[in-house]
This record gives sequence, structure tokens and C-alpha cells, in this order.
Amino acid sequence: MTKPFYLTTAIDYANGDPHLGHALEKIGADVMARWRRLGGEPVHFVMGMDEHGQKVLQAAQASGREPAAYTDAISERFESTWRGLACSHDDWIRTTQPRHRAAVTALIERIRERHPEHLFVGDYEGRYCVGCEEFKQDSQIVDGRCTEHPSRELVLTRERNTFFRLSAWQDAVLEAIEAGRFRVEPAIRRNEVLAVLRGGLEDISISRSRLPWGIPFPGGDDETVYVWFDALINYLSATGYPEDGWDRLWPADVHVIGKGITRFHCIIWPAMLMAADLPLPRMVWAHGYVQWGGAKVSKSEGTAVSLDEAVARHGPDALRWFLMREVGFEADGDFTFERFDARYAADLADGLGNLASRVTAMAVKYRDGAIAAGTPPTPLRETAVALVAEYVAAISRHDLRGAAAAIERLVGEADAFVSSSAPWALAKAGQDAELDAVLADLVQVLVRLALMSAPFMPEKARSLWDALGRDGPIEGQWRSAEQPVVGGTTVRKPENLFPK
RNA sequence: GGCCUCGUAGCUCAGGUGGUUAGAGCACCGGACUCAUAAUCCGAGGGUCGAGGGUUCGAAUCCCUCCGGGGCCA
Repeated sequence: MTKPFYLTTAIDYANGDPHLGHALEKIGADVMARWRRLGGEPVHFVMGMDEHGQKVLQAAQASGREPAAYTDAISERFESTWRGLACSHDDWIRTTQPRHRAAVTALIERIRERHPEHLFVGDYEGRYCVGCEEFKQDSQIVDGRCTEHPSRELVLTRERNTFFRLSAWQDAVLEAIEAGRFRVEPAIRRNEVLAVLRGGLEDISISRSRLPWGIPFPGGDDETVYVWFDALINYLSATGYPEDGWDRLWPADVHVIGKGITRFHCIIWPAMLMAADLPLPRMVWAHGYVQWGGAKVSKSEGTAVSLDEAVARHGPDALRWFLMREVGFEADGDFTFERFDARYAADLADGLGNLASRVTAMAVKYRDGAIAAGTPPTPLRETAVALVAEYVAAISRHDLRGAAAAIERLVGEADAFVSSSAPWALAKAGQDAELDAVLADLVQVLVRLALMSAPFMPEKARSLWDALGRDGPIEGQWRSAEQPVVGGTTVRKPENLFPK
């Protein structure tokens, strides 16, 4: 049995509501997952929650609940949000689950067994920022405050911690990236990571004293595992590690993360795995951020409302389209309702939706929906083949925005072809052979568009697929996009795909 | 503070190993068509390529400084 394509997103920190920034990541990863499944590849797609640490404990206390009850509610809220956005994850991992605790314990014990000198006890004294869950260096402190959380007091803390000898893995991680065994994409993020690695690494504290909301550090004395060290291991615990069969999924094929946490995923995580003599993930893809009207989307006021608003605006598929087509999955992009409305009207309602509507309407009006077989190719066919190839090239290199752009261009080409071939004139003149050829190639383009759109807009693509008289699910049907056979099928007009 | 990155038509972006009049889509304006969700097609207008300086016969493209957005700093 072939190993499934194992794809993960970052697990989100359970101290706030889901926002557009989270949504971009889940949707982008979901597009990747659906693209693979469309081609018939088995996929294992995991998302989840990061639920330990001081900030979660404080958020729970502030809400007057026990941390377990608090994180249950947050987890439920996140997952239902992603389901509402048509995310197709196969598993939902939470760091408070027993399976995760078992994996964390096992991994730490494995490191201790394989490289005992790489876990050591030391004193740590420093100023701790609860906002960051990190000790801050002098370079990050301005006026006695953390630059990230200037409203919070830094806490002078001295404790006995367990350390991980990260410094020992600097060259090995560097080599793995340079050799391409561990890919960091896009290149801009790889360059940043390489610069950090070349600058040298220091050992890191991986336990916390006096913090009960966490996983007990194995062999430790009243310590818990530092929340970041804990969280990274989720990718392994979701495979079932250390139970038999975990290596049917591991190594991960892609970890999808935000650009802000590359250091954890591209330096610390591979070092942890090497210290445990485990294979590295094949790739980390670090996307950019969604800006909200030019400003950073964070956990600040109002952004949680805006995600619900954005979904309600034109439905989940339209939001998915906008985030992929306009915001993109590489660099930062901006979200505004003005742009969202403009894209919805131009790309979807007047674009794909109207094309589907006019083509099927003509097929029904002139031919009762029956598509003729064996018609000679029109110029549209060659154009479509080229654009499908462009789409494949883009999505294969994770250029989701480029793939979406290819969809849009194919819609434009088909609309132009309708104008130039004027099927209504052919019908009036009784040029039946020409009319059949034109309708067949237009319907063929709609089949291609349904397939190309399926990763981005699964529900709308399915509606179109059904209206085109294709049988069964769209999943696994990518092969038919190369040269879809439409002769002999019967189409009907779909319900209004993108109402205005 | 250090390092990195981005800044091109109203908006979203291409271009960028220097070289003819800087491109596309959206929006706006004019025309055409009628199959379609008052949709679509064709055409026109619109930019001193963040600012200043430098290298060069020639710079959006290379160098420096500054301004603004973003990221990282164990």
C-alpha cells in the first residue's frame, strides 16, 4: 500500500477565536489536500489545536473555567469553523489528548536514549514574557518591555530547567536544507532560515517549572514540557507514534505553517527529530499573512467577527476563492470587503457562473442538452489544453494563486470564444455541425473548469459537475481533465452557482 | 537596535542577469452583440515604476541614503 501524502497545518493556540489569518492557512492546505485527492492520491490531512502553556491557563482563568473545559470549547469552535469552510481534514489532533501526551513522552525518552548528552539540566534566569511564552533577550527588550507585548510586565524568573542541545544540530540541519532533503519553501523563507543557522544556535530550555497546565516532563522533577517543544510533536503524535504503524504516515510530506514560526519548524523541529534518529519531514511551506485593510490581522478586537462576516458574505467557497486568488499563499495579501465583492462579481458571478449558465442554456435550448460525439476540434480546445497545463504547473509548485489565475483565464477564453463563434447565429442559420462542435468544446471547458475549481471551491465544483451529467464524485477524476469526453453526455442548466 | 523582505496605473499584481513607445486583470468611458446571473465581446483613457543621490551611452531593473508596510532575532 502506498504511503498517503501526509499533510499538516500548524495547530492553533487555544487562547482566542479563529480569524482570517488562521483561515488562509487551513484553506490553502485544504486546496493542496484536495488537489492530491483529485488526482487519486491517498492523502492524510491533519489539523488541530495547541492547548497547553501559560497563556491558555490564564485565558481559561479569565473566563472562569477549568482549562480542560475551556480548551474543549475553543477546540470545538475552531474545528466547526474549518468544517464550515469545507476543510477536508482526516484527523483533529489536540495536544491535551492522551495520544499526544504518549508521543511527547516517548519522543523525549527516545532522545534521552539515543543522545543522552543532548538533554541536560541547567539554571535559567531571565525575563519571561507571558505573551510570547518565551524568555526575552536584551535585544528584544525596549524600555523594560517586550517589543511584542509592551502592555505586559516581563517577569524576572529563575528556574531549574531541562535544556535541549540545539547547538549541536546546526550543521546537520543546514546540510539537510542545502541538500534539499528537507525543503523550506518558498525561497525567501529558506534564505531567512539559512541565515539564522549560519549565525549560530544556542541551546534552548524545553521545560517549565511551576506550570501545571502541560505535559509532565519525563524523568523531570515537577516540570512540564515547554509548550513549543510539546506542540511541534503533534505532527508525530497524529501518526500514532509510538504505537505500531506510525511509520505508515511519517515522514510528513508538507507542514503548512505561517511565516512567523519558521524557526520552530525549520530549525528546532528537525533538530529534535535528528536527536531522536527519526526522519525529517520533506517540506515546510511557510505562507504569508492576511492583512485586514492594510493592517495586521491578529487576535485583536473585531477580527473574529470579520471571519464570520466574510463567510456569510458570499458563502464558504467564495471566501476560499478570494483568499487563494487575491491574498495568495506565499506573500502577504490584503483582505477588504470591497475587493472581496469585486472578485465575487467579476470572477465568480459574471465569470465562471455566467459562463456555466450561458453554455448550458444554449445546449439545452438548441439541443435539449445532448452533446454530440466525434465533433472536430475548435480553436478553443488547444487554448484549454495550454491553460490546463499552466494550472498543473502552478499548483504542482504550490503556486495556488497562479493556479486560480489559470482558471480565471480559461473562463475568459471561453467567453471570448462564445462571442466569436456566436452559437445563436449558427442555430439560426441551421449550421448544425458547426453548432455541435462549438457546444461540445464549450461543455468540455466546463468539465475542465469543474475539475480545476474542485480544490478551491469544492461545493460549487460539485454542483457544476453534476449539471454536466458526470456520474459519481469528482474526487480522483483529474485524469479526465486532460481530454474530457463529452460526446453523448446530457447537460442541464445548474442552479445559479454564484447569485448576485 | 541588528538582519531580511516588500513599495510598479484608483485597486490586485506581472516584469527586474540594465537597452525599442513599462504590461495584465478589476474599476471607469465609448462601441458591438443577445446565448447568459443588465451578463459577454471589442476598443480608448490612465503610471515622472515610494523619495533623493550615484554608476552607466542608457535604470522600474545595479549601488547608497531616507520614508512607509511586513517578518525574524534562539
